Amino acid sequence: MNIVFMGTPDFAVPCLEALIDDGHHIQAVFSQPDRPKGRGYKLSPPPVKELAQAHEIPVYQPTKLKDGQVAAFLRALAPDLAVVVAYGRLLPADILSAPRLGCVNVHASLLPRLRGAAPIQWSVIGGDNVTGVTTMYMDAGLDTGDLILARETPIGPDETAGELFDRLSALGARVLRDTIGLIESGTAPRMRQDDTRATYAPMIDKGMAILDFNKTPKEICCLVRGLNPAPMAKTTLDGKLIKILAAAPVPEILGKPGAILDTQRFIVACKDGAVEFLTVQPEGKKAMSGADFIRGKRLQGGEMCRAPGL
RNA sequence: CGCGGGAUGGAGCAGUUCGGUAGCUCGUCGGGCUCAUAACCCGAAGGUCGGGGGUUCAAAUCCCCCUCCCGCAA
Repeated sequence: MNIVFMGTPDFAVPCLEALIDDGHHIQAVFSQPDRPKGRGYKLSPPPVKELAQAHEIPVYQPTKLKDGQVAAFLRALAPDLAVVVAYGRLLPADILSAPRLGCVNVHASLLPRLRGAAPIQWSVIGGDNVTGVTTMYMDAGLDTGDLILARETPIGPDETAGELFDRLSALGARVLRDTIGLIESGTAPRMRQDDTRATYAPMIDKGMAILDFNKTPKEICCLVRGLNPAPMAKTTLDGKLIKILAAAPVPEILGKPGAILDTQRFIVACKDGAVEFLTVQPEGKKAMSGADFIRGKRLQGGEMCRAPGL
């Protein structure tokens, strides 16, 4: 088929690879514009763009989608289908209607649950046991299109959002491949979403990464897993920022929320128990074990972890 | 030149302001205690203080240059 692919980050890369491997003609790839990243402000291309360029596929990175130019360009290309995976923008109706067979989207949740930008992180933060990947025909809403295929996968008890991200990315490519097979044969199902069961997974903002020790051990540990590897759950000790890479619940130990309860291990009291920070990264340092961190701190007793500014 | 932190025995840190025998909490090894132990007691090994140059009687510490690591911001 003649396909236009729209996607930006790593998550979308296996999907594009699958389409290329299957011999589809990728007429064009759309990605978000290059953005400055990292120390030193280096401009870096999105992963999907790099893959496309490696295959000598033309790449477009428009800033505006609503002025009709992109839609006109697509109508001129006359693709059979557009595949959209984590492109990062809502598409206006004139673009959605440009491909002959419409626009297919790959979404990293079991829709209608977890519509929105960060379904993987929210599935882990929420303590879900299962998630999955869904394909749909896009409409003008946010992940509200008619469903085509879905596939489930369990979430491991210690699985981080990053690990789940990798698995769902690979699973997404397989579901996309199956979906396109059904579309090509004209047998793709089309099921309306049950909006009454919808939940939302908005973008992760920095504020929610600050740990609140008035939450339970389980809630805190799920947040730590769900925000790993980015942006990472954070707290501060003695005014210094600490990223928490891994944590485990310690339900039997009690104390004032935020208080450090041990001198050999990094155990912090919270609501209804405590959490042990297994792996941490202080600002300016590499990641280290919580025990190493606490040892180096030479605590006097009574130190508290708290939100920045308190 | 976006802002900032860091490099000290195997790990995490102190010591640098006001140069003068390199220290702490662990780990490792040996011994002891114990029914036993990741617990406790005693002892030991292990560091050209990131690299180069300079000042000095003397530099982890002061001056100059370099390399590497990381946090913020985007």
